[in-house]
Amino acid sequence: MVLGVQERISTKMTMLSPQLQRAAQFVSENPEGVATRSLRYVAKLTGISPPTFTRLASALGYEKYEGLRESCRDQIMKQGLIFAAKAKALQEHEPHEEREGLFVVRQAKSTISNINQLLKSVDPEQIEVAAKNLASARKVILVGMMSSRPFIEYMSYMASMGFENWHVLGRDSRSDTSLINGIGQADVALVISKAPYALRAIKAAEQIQNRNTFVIGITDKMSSPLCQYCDSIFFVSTETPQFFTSHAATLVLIESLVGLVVSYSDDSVSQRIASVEATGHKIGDYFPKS
Amino acid sequence: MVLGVQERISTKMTMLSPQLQRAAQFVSENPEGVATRSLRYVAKLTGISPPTFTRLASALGYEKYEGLRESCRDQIMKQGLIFAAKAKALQEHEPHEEREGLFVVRQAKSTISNINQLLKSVDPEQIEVAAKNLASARKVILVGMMSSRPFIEYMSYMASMGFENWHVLGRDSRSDTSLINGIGQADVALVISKAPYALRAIKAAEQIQNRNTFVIGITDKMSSPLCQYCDSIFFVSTETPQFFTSHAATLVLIESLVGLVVSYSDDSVSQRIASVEATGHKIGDYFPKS
DNA sequence: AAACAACTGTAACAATTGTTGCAATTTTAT
DNA sequence: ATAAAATTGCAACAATTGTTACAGTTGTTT
Repeated sequence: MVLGVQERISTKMTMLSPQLQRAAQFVSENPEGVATRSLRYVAKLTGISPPTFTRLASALGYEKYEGLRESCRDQIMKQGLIFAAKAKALQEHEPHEEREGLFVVRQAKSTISNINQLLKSVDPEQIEVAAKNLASARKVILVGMMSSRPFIEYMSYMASMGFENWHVLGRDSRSDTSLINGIGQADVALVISKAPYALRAIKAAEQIQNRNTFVIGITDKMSSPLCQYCDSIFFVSTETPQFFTSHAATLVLIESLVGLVVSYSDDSVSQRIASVEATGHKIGDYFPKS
Repeated sequence: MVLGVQERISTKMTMLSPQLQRAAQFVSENPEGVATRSLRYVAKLTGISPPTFTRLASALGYEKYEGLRESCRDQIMKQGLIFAAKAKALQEHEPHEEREGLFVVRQAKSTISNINQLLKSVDPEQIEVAAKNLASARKVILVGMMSSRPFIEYMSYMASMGFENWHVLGRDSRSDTSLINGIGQADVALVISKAPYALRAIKAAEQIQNRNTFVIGITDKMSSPLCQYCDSIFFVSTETPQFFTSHAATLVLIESLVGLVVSYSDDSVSQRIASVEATGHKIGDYFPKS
């Protein structure tokens, strides 16, 4: 078995010379620094001479300094994998052997992995910022065509329970022009587009951004044409074992966003949501409670 | 404000040359590699020439390649911190600590658990039977109101690429009556309804079943009023830590069903799907390929 | 068809890297 | 107290790094 940096340092720390100990301590506390910057850089940073680090490497049993650095790389990579392992554990919660090759199971598995990828890549702060923007916007314009359309509609439906300033683009062309003409800096747009990218969605994003409106994008690849017109962009993977792509990860992102927006709004919103449902009951939209 | 690597890449990706795009994609997918290894190393690894990476750096607005690398360092440092928080949030899988952890993570967690529950509770044979029914039906009627509506539309969109006999109920009341009047034993209906149950969806299910049409239902609880009018019913959980319910598990079921239906159909369907996209390109629905 | 611009890899480059010999210094043993 | 051993930094080194000029190639425009 190959030893990690931390193990090597901790076992040999006491037999090291004073200066080597200082260096070792730094390495143990800043493995990312060692992995990412040059020897001379950390030498200057710590005030320890460059050769000391070379000597530390050999004192810890590495052939060259590069070996120590490789160990540091491993360590920071492993840190990242802790999460992946947790996610895997959740995934293999336990569908039985017999179900292994089933269609639904495969679909579910890829969906879960898509969601995990979303978790890995997404910056929580970015989501919060986006949600705050949506919450404080004068108007919110939702854009999505083709396969993305239903998810825009879903978002609109959820939002309609709490807000009245969320609009969907593309319901009819007459209101669209007035909608786009009426927007400005105070507004925010949210655009969803996945490959193959609907031209109208991309064009709409372009026009909206040209009016200095903040554009939030949700897409599937870096190479997406949507990227260039967005002030804030989220990537969700859509891989599936089958012919169609999956929008499940998108759904998670959307539900999180709307949930956050509601939480950033004042209590009147929650009350409004409650009253919307009550109204629905009165006019007979909903089935009487049992 | 200083832009991160991902932002820079996503905004400029489309204006980059093919080779620069390849390099950009690698950087965006392996920021740790860029941060920890040398330029020549990643060049050899990717098979892209060293100067391309230097050029990528300046194309992204960095003065030198080191600037790009610095950005990558920042990203993995930040992600590392985020990761730690995410891992922590996932570890606390106790319900009474619901308030802790990031919003997205909680949402994702409950979504994954909903999907797992779907896997546990669902009968694979039942799905197959349902899919076979849908595949062999003369007409398929899709029913869903309120929050379920977008998912019916999504299903309709997916199906429209391969079939022409799938219809959505409730687009306008005139065609609805003729649609319901025209159905019979050879047809199949699929109804989605979650609490609070839309009266119109339930009534529609009732009417359809009265005409001896096979009804497939997707709902959230055993006590759902939809159950009594269905010949085949699926249960999906919609629990979330937040105010709204989640439809992610429903989406997995839907995507599986449609996928299965396509797989049960003959090859002409796949060809049709391909040709639908080709047509879309010709009439300019989609963004030209890069 | 010719001229043009844009793209990309090769090769030479200057700068920077990690390493090592050596001398100054400190510590330890006698 | 003195010699031996160990520690440490300086400076020169070879290797490797990132960069750039140049040339071959491509695709576009006129």
